[in-house]
Amino acid sequence: MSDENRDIPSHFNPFFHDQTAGTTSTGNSTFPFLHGHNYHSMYSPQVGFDFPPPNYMNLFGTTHDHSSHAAASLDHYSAMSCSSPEAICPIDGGSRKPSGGGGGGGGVAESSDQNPLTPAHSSLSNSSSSEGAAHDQVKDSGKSKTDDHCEDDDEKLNKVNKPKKKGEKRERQPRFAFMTKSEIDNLEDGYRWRKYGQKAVKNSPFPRSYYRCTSQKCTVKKRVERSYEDPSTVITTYEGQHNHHSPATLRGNAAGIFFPPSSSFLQGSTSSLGPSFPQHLLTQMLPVNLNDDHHPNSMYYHQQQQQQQQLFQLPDYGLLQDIFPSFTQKEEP
DNA sequence: CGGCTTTGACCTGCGC
DNA sequence: GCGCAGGTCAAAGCCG
Repeated sequence: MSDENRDIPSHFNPFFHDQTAGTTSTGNSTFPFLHGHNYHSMYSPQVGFDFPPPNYMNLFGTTHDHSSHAAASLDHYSAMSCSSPEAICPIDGGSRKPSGGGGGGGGVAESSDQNPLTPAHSSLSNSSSSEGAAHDQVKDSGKSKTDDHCEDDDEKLNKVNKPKKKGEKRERQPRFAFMTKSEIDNLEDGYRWRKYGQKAVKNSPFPRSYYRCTSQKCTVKKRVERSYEDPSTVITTYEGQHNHHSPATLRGNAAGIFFPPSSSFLQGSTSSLGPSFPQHLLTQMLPVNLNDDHHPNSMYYHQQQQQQQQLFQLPDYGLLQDIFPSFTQKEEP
């Protein structure tokens, strides 16, 4: 299995987990995405969320049963609209290679080598982030294009080719990915998304869709793809933080609880591993024998993965909470 | 008519 | 340098 997994292209393994995180486990998080039994009391089904927790997958599709404390909630969720996060993990989109495999992870360049939190905070705290800049560039590009219809193809090419300076790289914002068992690709999360692209994914019969938050000045993106190993599993990757309330919230919907504006982000808080550190989540997300170097979640394995892909970093759970402020910890009885 | 999706072209970055 | 693959753009079309 491990050998198989090692061959899995990185883009099918959006989750990364490090032993440092995986070895800590106390308390019980109330992360709505993962703990349906908690989320149930927090979120209204009408929001459209459905994130039953009992079974989650690691990044390689292995289902782990946490029915001991959550199985009962499955039935609840089966009546709900869409999917269930099988796992969630922050992905550092910033400082490492783009999703590796053979490809280049696309036109997205790496960010600095800083803590993934740092660029994210700074970039969000002022709208001149590189991501925002990229966004502006896109707008500018589009604008100038419409303004100058009669430009020749060379000009067109220049516009498509972003006018960024040599050596200037676009920053990636922190990313979170989770797997959901769902027939629906695009999960309802309370925000409005505009699809801006779709690509065939190597080694997968399922295309990957690219969405962008429709809110102005909001640079949050998400990628949705279906696992080639388990077609019933949808891999959703969020990139960036919303700088606005969800439309659903404004309508009195509870969806905003899931993705409220990242206030601490905007304030530049580092909010590292504090009391709210959802350590239970760590084990929820990434159980496994970390000493088993044949296991995808093992130390050895991830060392290899990191070497190979340099994509996923230690999950920063302060960041997690920044992105999902409703992400809290509660003590285990 | 505005907002959204579709889709082909193009860009970037990486490995060989 | 070339080819590949991921990511993005933007025109065209669809839909309410």
